[in-house]
Amino acid sequence: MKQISSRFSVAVHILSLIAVSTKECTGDYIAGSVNTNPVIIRKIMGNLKKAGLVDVRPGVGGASLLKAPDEITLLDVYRAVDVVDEGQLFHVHDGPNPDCPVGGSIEAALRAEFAEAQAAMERRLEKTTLAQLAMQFKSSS
Amino acid sequence: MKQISSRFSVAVHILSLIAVSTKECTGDYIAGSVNTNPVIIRKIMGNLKKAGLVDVRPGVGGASLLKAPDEITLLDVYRAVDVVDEGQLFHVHDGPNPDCPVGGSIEAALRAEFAEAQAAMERRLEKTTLAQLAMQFKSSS
DNA sequence: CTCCGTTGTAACCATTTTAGTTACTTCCGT
DNA sequence: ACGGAAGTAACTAAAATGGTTACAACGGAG
Repeated sequence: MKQISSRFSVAVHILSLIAVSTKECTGDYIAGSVNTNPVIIRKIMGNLKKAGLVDVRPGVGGASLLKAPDEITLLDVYRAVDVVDEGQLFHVHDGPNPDCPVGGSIEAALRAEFAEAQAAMERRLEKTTLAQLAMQFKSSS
Repeated sequence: MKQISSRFSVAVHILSLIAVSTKECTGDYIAGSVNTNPVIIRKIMGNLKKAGLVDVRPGVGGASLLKAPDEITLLDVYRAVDVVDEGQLFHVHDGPNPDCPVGGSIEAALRAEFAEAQAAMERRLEKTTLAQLAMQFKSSS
């Protein structure tokens, strides 16, 4: 039973670290906190950069946020790391028999339902900002 | 980028077929409508049976519903086929560095957020019944 | 201007999961 | 008892993930 890639949670970790930490946030430093390989971090940083969430340049160490922590939602991160395609969280079996009353029309009906369920989840992600998460880290450190 | 198993959509297909069809619903007949292997159908039927949604016995052909179509929600099916573990839709990376302000507390915070997002999706699935879907098939056939 | 640390990528591997398939056993009504 | 149907184990092929090594490209400090 498969799960949504941990790229998402790692990305949130990265952004939180940049938001909270006073040190220089190099890929290797972040990798140490996340406990993974630096290349994994670089790949995800690439996603975050492409989405305009962070500034990171080759050669120079230390990433920084491009938006205020209270303007970055979990949905922004989720979209940035591209862990779930638009409307494709659920896999609808394809090629049902069109000669069958059910087979002919179930696909469209299911896609509509599933898209709504997925949208409900994404709306919930949109409600939480990086700032809200970061608050919890600071107070407990 | 991985999706939720098509077992879910196939299961909905199966139940819809049983609800709508007047014929005997044998595994092979269903497999023809879904366009897959009969064994796949049998496995999923096993899940549905375990969940108390359908009656199917070895030896005798033809499955039947154990609950009214308007009392079976998509959430019931989703749980029956066990495509997503309880609160585990998202994969939270494990083993973050506890000596880091973020690493120490991000795991719990993320799990809470993700559990809520997942719950939002599941609540949406709960709102649609098999009867609502079946209506669409009948009218278009 | 030349190092050296850092980022950007490509290539590759091990593991896990899924869907599908074959084969065989168990069950039941005719 | 026979035949059709469900139950199940075992295996395969394909895809995705996380991880790893290796190397090129970049930029600031000396």
